[in-house]
Amino acid sequence: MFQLDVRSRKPIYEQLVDKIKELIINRILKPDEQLPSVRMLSSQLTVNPNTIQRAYRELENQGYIYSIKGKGNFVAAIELKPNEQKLAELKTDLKRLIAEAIYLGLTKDDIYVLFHEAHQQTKGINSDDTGSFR
Amino acid sequence: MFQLDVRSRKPIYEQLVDKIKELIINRILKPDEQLPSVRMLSSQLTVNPNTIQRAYRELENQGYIYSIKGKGNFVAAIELKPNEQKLAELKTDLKRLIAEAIYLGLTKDDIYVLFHEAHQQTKGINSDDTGSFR
Amino acid sequence: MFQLDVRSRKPIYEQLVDKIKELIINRILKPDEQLPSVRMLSSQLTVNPNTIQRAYRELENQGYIYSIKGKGNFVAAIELKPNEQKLAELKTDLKRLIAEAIYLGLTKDDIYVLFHEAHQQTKGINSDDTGSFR
Amino acid sequence: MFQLDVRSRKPIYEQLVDKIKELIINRILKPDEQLPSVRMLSSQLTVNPNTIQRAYRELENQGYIYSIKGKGNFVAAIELKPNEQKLAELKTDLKRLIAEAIYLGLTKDDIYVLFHEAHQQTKGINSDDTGSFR
DNA sequence: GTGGTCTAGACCACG
DNA sequence: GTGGTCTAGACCACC
Repeated sequence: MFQLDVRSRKPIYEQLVDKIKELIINRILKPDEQLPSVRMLSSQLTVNPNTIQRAYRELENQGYIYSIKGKGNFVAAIELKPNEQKLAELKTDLKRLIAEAIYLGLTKDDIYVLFHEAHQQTKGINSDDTGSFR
Repeated sequence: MFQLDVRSRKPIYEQLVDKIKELIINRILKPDEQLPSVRMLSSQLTVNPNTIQRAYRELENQGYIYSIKGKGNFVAAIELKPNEQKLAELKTDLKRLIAEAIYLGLTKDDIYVLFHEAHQQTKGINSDDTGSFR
Repeated sequence: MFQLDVRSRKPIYEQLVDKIKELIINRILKPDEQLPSVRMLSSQLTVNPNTIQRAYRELENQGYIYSIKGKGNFVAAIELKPNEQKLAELKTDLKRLIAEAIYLGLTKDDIYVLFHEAHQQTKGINSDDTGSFR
Repeated sequence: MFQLDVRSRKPIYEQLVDKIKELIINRILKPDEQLPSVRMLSSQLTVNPNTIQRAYRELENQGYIYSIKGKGNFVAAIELKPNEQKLAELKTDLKRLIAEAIYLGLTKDDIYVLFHEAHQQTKGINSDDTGSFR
């Protein structure tokens, strides 16, 4: 299911968070769908259950999944009122990254392509946004 | 010169790397300009000299500065042929971040603004890109 | 009758306990009134009968309901001499919560409103307290 | 320093969070003051370092402390713009608790005393709130 | 020295 | 069987 790099500087639980977040954002995991149980993922990835648990907990804190004791972990529905604070943080990060990329040769066409691809991936969540980019 | 946030979860040396990188990208520090010495920065920022040293070493590894023993650290000239591999990596990161931001409500106008702002900052390094974004 | 949130981190049986307790406190369920049977509630809420049973047992332990074998569960009469110990515990909790809320910006007007609303809900059980709060 | 109840239903790390939060709210621990190190608290309380770590992490997530790798954990300054969402949640909890307390005999004088005491503890954070309660 | 991550394995609470 | 908590002890990153 996933590919983890245990030698990476990035903690395993963070890698997990990112991978699962991606699956949720790209609608591969759908709202209210059940995630693999802590123990199952643990044995599949040969990673300690605690590490999986921690990743799930982080995802819950960030609002991407919810967990029911004795039942399992499930994908959360999208919030209709998106978190403004989080979005603002993301924008700051994006700007920094874009500036660095421009320095390395990124063009406006590149960013157009990236946005378009990302938008396709998310399967048009924001319907008012399906128009042409330009 | 800089403003460091000791409370941030991001290591101080990484903050330094990012800040200096930004100054270089935005042409505030120009090619072959000398950077402040480790000791000076260390006392100015009340930061351990080791931490400064580490930041400079990291910047050197990434190709943003070069150091001359006994003289100091200097801003590297822009590579006209930017590292394609790095740009590719950046694009991957960007795409991931953009997808997440769209999930949280980012619109095409938002990304337009971000690109525009970032482009202004870099002071039109890439002349083929000074036209209007739209 | 109730609205349960299966996604909540609070166990379902506890949610049930709180809801029913609220109905009793607010006199919607009157003393000696019969509660819905375990089976009925179970099928209505599509919740495991064990869970309902557990909630009722908990309510009985706390003195809010009593059960008669073969007949059902019933709302207990109000104790005119309320449990002083419980009240003392509640006060401790309240004080802690109020302090935290003040730290986050709670004003005396806020607490006035809260008390007033809570008082309205209880429909003036304690007659010496029906006057204006201020 | 603290007294923990290992037999309690409430997790140890949560007990720790509550205790430390209380010390911060009541200004016994002052902003930027260093908390005992994970290892020290761990041995003092004969609790596993991981459990302490988890409590500190939770406090950081809630904004009560901040941690610097290699340095320690420190009390965070109060946010000038308090978290409205958190306050709203607290109010809901408060209302429920107050209603229950009224049911058990709480009077408006009682709540007055509680608010007053809590306000004293917090050492008058909100200066516009030092007037008489009534 | 400090915090941060991870494993191995245990026990409890919940449904 | 599920998630949640905890211990024992290890290793790494940072300053």
